[in-house]
Amino acid sequence: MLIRVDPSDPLPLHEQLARGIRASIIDGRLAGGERLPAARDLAASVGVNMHTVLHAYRRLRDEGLIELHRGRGAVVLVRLGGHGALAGAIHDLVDEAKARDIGEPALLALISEAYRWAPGAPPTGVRRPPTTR
Amino acid sequence: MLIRVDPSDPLPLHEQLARGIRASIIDGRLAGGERLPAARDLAASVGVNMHTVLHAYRRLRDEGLIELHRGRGAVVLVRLGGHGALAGAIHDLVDEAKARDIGEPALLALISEAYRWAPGAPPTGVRRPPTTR
DNA sequence: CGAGTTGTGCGCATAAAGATAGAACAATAC
DNA sequence: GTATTGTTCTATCTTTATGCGCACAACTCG
Repeated sequence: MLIRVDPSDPLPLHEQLARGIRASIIDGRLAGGERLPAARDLAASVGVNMHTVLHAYRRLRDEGLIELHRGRGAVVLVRLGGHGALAGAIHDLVDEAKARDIGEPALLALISEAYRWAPGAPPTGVRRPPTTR
Repeated sequence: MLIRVDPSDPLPLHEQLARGIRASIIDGRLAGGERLPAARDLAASVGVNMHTVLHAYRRLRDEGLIELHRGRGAVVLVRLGGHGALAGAIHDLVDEAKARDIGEPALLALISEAYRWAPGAPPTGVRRPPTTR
């Protein structure tokens, strides 16, 4: 868990934290079942407030990447065939977008648009398994 | 150009405008080369400030969807084989994500992450053709 | 050219978000 | 039981975002 944050970065601290952890989870540096450091600890080691870390944790929970429990801490979810299966498709799409010189904000906007049109599961908001709260 | 905005919507007005126009461009209701209404006009017809409309226009320009020039107005870019070709891939990805019960914020986060890793064109920021400024 | 059009820049007021702090609390693990 | 750890609540402060009004500069077109 080597994470650094840059207060001068326009990106919010909690988002920087979330990114770092998210990246570690996706590429496997953090295995499923593994436990993240306690919010207080990570906060102290990184030099931010505990609430800021918890903000990031909560975000990752809402994204379905980790589990969060009182007294138990934050644990990386296993998600068999979950994000892993999507990774390929995402990678291809990003390559395609870059080849066409489409910037990140544009791509995100297009996808966000597509998400709103397409029929399917969550019409709005985020899905939180009842066991998580 | 039938666009409505809802001030009670938590989404910023300029974002609501950008979405409406973006959607029209992507699905072809607004053809390449077509000109958008002058910011003042659209602002008046929708009931917001001119700057709010221009904010949306500027965003769409940064996304590479339109061109913006003083005295000339906002014109939809043609982008042959541009976004159109991506549409399929995006649609598939969104379907896949919804099937796996992955919410929009989570999907966007994953893609944003992938964008940062992958090698390719714009490392950061946005691409603006010199002719546009 | 000259008048009309249209986006741009500057400044300002208010709202929202970000970050921190402290305290008390409720599950959980040992 | 005790220590741990996320949760909830209140509060304060700073920064950023949002939206607006006015004057300006570049462009178009007759």
